[in-house]
Amino acid sequence: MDIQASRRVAEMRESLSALGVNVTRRRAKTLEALASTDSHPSANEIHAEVRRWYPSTSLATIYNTIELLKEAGQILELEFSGAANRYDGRRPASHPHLVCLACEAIEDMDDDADGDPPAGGGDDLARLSRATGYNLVSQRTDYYGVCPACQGAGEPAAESAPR
Amino acid sequence: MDIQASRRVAEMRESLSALGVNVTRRRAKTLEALASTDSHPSANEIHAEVRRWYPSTSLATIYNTIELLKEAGQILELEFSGAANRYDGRRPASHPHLVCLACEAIEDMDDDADGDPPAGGGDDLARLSRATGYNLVSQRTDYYGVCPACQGAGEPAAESAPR
DNA sequence: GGCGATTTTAGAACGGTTCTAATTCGTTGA
DNA sequence: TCAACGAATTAGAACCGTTCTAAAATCGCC
Repeated sequence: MDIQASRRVAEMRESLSALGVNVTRRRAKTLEALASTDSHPSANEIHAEVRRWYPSTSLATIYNTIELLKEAGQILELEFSGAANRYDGRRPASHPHLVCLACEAIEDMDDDADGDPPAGGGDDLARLSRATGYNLVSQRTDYYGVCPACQGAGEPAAESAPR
Repeated sequence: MDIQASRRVAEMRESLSALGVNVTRRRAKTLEALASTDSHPSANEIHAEVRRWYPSTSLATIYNTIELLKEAGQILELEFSGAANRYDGRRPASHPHLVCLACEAIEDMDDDADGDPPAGGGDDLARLSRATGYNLVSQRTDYYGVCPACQGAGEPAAESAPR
């Protein structure tokens, strides 16, 4: 676990403690799994990782911890209807993502790639709240396409199935 | 059905015919239901509407028609994990939406409300494809918050349950 | 070490979507 | 009018990710 990841784990730990919940060993491993990757894992993938250390861990525990992290504002949940939800534990504030339609990879869009997309912080939300009458609290932007690896290969580059 | 709606129905009809499928009466009603509202109905709601005319209609038929419309590029599907998907048959090109977290209402965001959000057409996608290496084909932007009606009431304004 | 509260587990339940096999419908050609 | 064929439709099962539930295990504190 690199230094960035440890820092995130510490932040998440503190936020959970502030919520009054214990950071048990399973929960700690869940935080680690989330902070140690930028692959935006699904609940199942996190489960598999935590199971490597605590094989009896139930999937319900993973969802439980994810729920707590959501309450603490320490995780970003990317919902999909046809596929499992994906989680970003590194950057809990909303930010644009690139989604590969072939291999289901999800990556953060570099800030330097976008020009006009709403990369701005809460200012936009405040201004749009005024303009729309909604009391806006969050935002989501995704770009869908085929990732470089999958363009090369005839079909999906990763092991997972297309959506 | 107003003139705008009839025009959309005609467009969808043509697109489906171009695909080589028959526009049966049930399908025609489905197109009408989609073109006649800006409430972004769910499959269930469309089903209820079509049933008013053809009571034996199965939900599978609705999904079938939606699938065909997707192939024809004549419908925008807004996926949600915890709730039913919602459909926009009026503006099949991707555009930003306002989602009420209390009553689940979804409305199109007026173009004049946004300043910098990616309301631009395919130009953005082309430019971002170049910048990211992805072959981008579509995009989604949602804003989440509480709609004006729900702000007034203590709780949800509409009849549906919160997510 | 014991006790009450919290956490965890396994599996059932849930809901939206998709699949399947059988039936119905529509059209075409005798 | 009818037969026959392909397309469309139906009802319900299957599916899958997520949530719920009740019981068991574990934790922190005295």
